[in-house]
Amino acid sequence: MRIVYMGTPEIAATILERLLKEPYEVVLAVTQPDRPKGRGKALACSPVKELAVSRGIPVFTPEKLRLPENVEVIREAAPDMIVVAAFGQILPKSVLDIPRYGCINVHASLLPKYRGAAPIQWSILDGESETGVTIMYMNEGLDTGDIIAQTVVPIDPEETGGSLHDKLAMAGAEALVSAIPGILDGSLEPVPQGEMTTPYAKQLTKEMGRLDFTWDAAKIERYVRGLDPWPGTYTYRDGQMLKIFRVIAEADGEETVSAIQGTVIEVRRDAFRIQTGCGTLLVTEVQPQGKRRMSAEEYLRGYRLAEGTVLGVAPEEV
RNA sequence: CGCGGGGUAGAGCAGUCUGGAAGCUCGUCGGGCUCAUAACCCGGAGGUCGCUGGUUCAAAUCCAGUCCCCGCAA
Repeated sequence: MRIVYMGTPEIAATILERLLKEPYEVVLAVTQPDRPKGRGKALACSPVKELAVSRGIPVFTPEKLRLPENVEVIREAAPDMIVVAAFGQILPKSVLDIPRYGCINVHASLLPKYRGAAPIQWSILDGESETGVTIMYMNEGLDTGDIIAQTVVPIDPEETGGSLHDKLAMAGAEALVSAIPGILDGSLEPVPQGEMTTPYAKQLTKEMGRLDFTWDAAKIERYVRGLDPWPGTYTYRDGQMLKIFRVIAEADGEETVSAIQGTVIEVRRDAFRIQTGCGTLLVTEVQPQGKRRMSAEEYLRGYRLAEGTVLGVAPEEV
């Protein structure tokens, strides 16, 4: 069977790698064009392109897939099935209609929850106890196709965006390869999605990582986990950015809040505590601007932090 | 050639502008105190100041080049 694979980031590469172990013929990898990235100006190619090139699979990187000449390239590849995972472009109907067995999508959520671009992180930000992966047929909507198979993955209390990403990549890869036979012989009945029960998981931005200490501690803790390793969460100390990588949220006692939110109310040998809108945060891992990621213990040795210091004031707000 | 910060003892930092004896906090080793401790006291070891070259009587510090790390932006 001839498969055309479409995907771009790391998770898509993981799934492709798993797919390549099956006895199908991946005849073309479609991915986003190389983009300038990183500190210099260097063009970086997508993880899917990198993998495809190393395996000798032809790569196609259209700026806009929906252009007729690009659709024609897909048609000429004569796929029996198109597999899509985090590709980053909408597939026009002209492409959806090409393969005999349809266009199959791997999505990192239990649809209809978390349709959209960043389902993995949003499930953590929202405090879900479980999420999963969905294998489905694609249609012209955004993550609205009929469901073929789903796998549930629990969200660990200490789960981070990175760790959950890796789990879902593996789960998605396995779900895909085990569903394909059923798709081919028609034994898997696709079922329509129910009502959408969560908002679209919109794209993550750096700005989302700016911590607001008026939030309650538990919510901040979910942001710190969910946005690790990217885009990361941060605050400011003395006008310098301070990334926050690991915190422990603790509820307030009976006594009312005595310090304003964002105040460092306790400095210990290996951690420091910040007052929030509800509860406190024990910070145990940080990254100062221009420095590497380090434990709070290391940080406190060199960057003397006094109790009573107020965090969160950006340089432009001084 | 996108903008910027940084590489000083095992760790995290100060010192660099204004060249002139290598510092701080912690760890580590030895000793002491204590019912006890991540506490406290005394003492010790540990650094070619990223690398190369230049200026100078003298360079962590000034100049040039080079490697590596990080933040922003994309």
